[in-house]
Amino acid sequence: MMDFTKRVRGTRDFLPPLSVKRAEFLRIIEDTYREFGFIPWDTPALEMAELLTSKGGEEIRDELYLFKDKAGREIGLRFDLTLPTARVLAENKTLPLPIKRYMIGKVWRYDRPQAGRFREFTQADVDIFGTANPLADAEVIAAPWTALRRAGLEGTVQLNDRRLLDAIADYIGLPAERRAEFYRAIDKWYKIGEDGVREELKDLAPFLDRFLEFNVDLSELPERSDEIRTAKDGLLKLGEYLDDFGVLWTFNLFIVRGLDYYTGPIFETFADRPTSILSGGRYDELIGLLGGKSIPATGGSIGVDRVLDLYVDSMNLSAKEADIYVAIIPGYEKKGIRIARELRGAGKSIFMDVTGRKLGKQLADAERRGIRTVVIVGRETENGKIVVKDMETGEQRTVDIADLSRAI
RNA sequence: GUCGGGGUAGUGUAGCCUGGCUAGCACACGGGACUGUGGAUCCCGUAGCCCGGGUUCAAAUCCCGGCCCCGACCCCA
Repeated sequence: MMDFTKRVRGTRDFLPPLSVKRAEFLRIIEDTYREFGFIPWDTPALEMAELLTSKGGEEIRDELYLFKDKAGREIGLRFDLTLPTARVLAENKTLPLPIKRYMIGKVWRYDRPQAGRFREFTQADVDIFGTANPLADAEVIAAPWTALRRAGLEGTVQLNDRRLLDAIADYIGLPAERRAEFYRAIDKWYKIGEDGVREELKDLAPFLDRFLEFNVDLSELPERSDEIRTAKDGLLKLGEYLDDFGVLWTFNLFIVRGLDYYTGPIFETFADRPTSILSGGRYDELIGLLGGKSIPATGGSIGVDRVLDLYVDSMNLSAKEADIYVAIIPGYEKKGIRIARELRGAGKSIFMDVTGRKLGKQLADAERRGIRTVVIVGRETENGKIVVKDMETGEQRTVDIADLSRAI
């Protein structure tokens, strides 16, 4: 007998109570994005390999899911939501700008799975296209950050800027072809410490000493070149906006980020662990590189599954499966359907028992599902009454059916 | 790609080193005590040694191979 129970490595099944909390988290994110005025977009999970392996994805080429379809075309699963969106913008050259769009969807990376890392995971992006104003950068940070806070997580945004890094690299004389290597090493600063970074840098270590001159508060950052001053001013402005959005942030010279399409401010967000849960940055050149007109762009993204994997127990997420449990005494099914229908009409989510089991079992079921309010459909309904029970206090009362939706 | 640690009911585990009772326990699940009242208690029940080969009178246990899972590195959300 074949074993058909295997899952693809690095993917997850979401079952209650996690599935309920996950849906709740996604709802909070989506509601928040909508409140910020972002519009939902959706693009295919499948993209041409050509796109996925293009400029935007070079750093990530090794972790792609790529395959040939029946016609021999090279197809791949998207590894983020930014590149497909950039493709849409490059393709549709007359979309009215600016665009604020959000997209929540699964992405795939051929990684080796480990703690907080999966091969299939969900990202919740916001992006703004069509302006280079730091106000846009502030908003694509503030929207997801606010969503996280509503879900009970208050992290600190670590801010840096690619232009600043490059300007500093220019100033300290770091050869252009060694920059990626240098950035990759300093990115580990908080993980392996200064000594670890030095070791990693090897012959580039001397550059670190000059680089560390800039490891100070943002306002104190020495303005050794025009480029450094420009980048610093931009970050200061962004920081002021973030303050006004109520976002907690700090300058962190060691934030780099892996994707190579970033061109301006970049950020990562950490709660109480050194694992990033919200990140993004500005990528003004990507759409042009894909053949569109040049459109400035900036975005941020929540790593939904990573957040849940690491923090679900400390988050403020309900696990209740519905608002109301409709328990039905055998013989009163038709009445139960009517009651459930009426309550749904009043905006409640209803779990109605469909098993015909005895009342004790139904109440235990309601309890297990985390549903606090139970209406019991039985003989009282023949006199236009119904029993409403509060599972937490154990209290129950009999009300007129006509008043039911007000009574609960 | 490199390196560790593991696979025993749905979940978590005992047993393995030192081979041998009917593979034990807890939680979960189903039923009952209690056919219109949950959480407590008690009773009953469903359900398991990753796969293949070897050694042996005898393998969950020892040996070999495979598969899978978890984690660390690399890289990254």
